[in-house]
Amino acid sequence: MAEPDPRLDRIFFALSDPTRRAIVGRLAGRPSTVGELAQPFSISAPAISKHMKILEGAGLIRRRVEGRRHHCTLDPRALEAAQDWLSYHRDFWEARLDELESFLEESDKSSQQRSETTQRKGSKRMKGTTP
Amino acid sequence: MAEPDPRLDRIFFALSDPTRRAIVGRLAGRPSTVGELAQPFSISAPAISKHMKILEGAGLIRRRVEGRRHHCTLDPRALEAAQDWLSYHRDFWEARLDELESFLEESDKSSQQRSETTQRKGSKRMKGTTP
DNA sequence: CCCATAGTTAACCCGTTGGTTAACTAAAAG
DNA sequence: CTTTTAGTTAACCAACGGGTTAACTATGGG
Repeated sequence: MAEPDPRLDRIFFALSDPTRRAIVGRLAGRPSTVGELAQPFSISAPAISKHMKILEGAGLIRRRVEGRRHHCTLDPRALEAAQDWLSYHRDFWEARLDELESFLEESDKSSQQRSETTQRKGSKRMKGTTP
Repeated sequence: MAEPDPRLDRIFFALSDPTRRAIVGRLAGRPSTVGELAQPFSISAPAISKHMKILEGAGLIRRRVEGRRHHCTLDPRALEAAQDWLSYHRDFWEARLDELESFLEESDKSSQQRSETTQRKGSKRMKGTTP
């Protein structure tokens, strides 16, 4: 239940780039060719080609070559895999929202204690041996 | 509804590394110090420190410095942000699962067509002018 | 005061990313 | 056959990621 899973590496990495997320976004609307997908971006065709390969390698998109056009579609199963990981870990933690609260309270307390401690240390030093 | 959002860049990127996902996994159980989190990994302390900074920069963890210990806790809101993005795009697409089916059918059809086309071209060439 | 502990910062190495331009393959159209 | 059009591959570059070791800060305990 916590195996490294390199597939998630690729999925999350693919989604960490804004251009690639935008491509997925356009693809969520309707299947498109690589050229159509590239149109709104002001980067070169080879750059798009690389992005597509990363998305494909992550299993996020599927490609159907038809003549000289490459038709692409989203494969929601990869998104689902990422979602499952997130759900698992978030749900796990949300069941302990009280702990986050107390954690934040402790943060306040400790910063108060910190200044008190500094004070105490200060007074000790005041009396202390000054070599 | 499709702004670049650099925060998602950092969240997804942070989650693209197996060590960092494992750290989040341990943190989903209970808050821990950096040292406790580092214990199961066979990498150096500075390496862990960098991972923590990336997770913190992505807003995935919060840190409370108490004496010389750094207590860390998960901030589920960052996970939620990632989940929201995924949900939005997946739901959008799942409403069109039929399109994925037809896409895959087309894949089969086009591979058949491809061989037919190749055949036709072949026969044309057979009759054609051979310089 | 001295030493161990918890953690970060600095400097460095090497592999990878994201972008470029140039050259290439392959299909469509003239 | 010639030229567009769609897209990829190759070679290159600056920047960055993940790891290291060495040095540093700062708290805690004898």
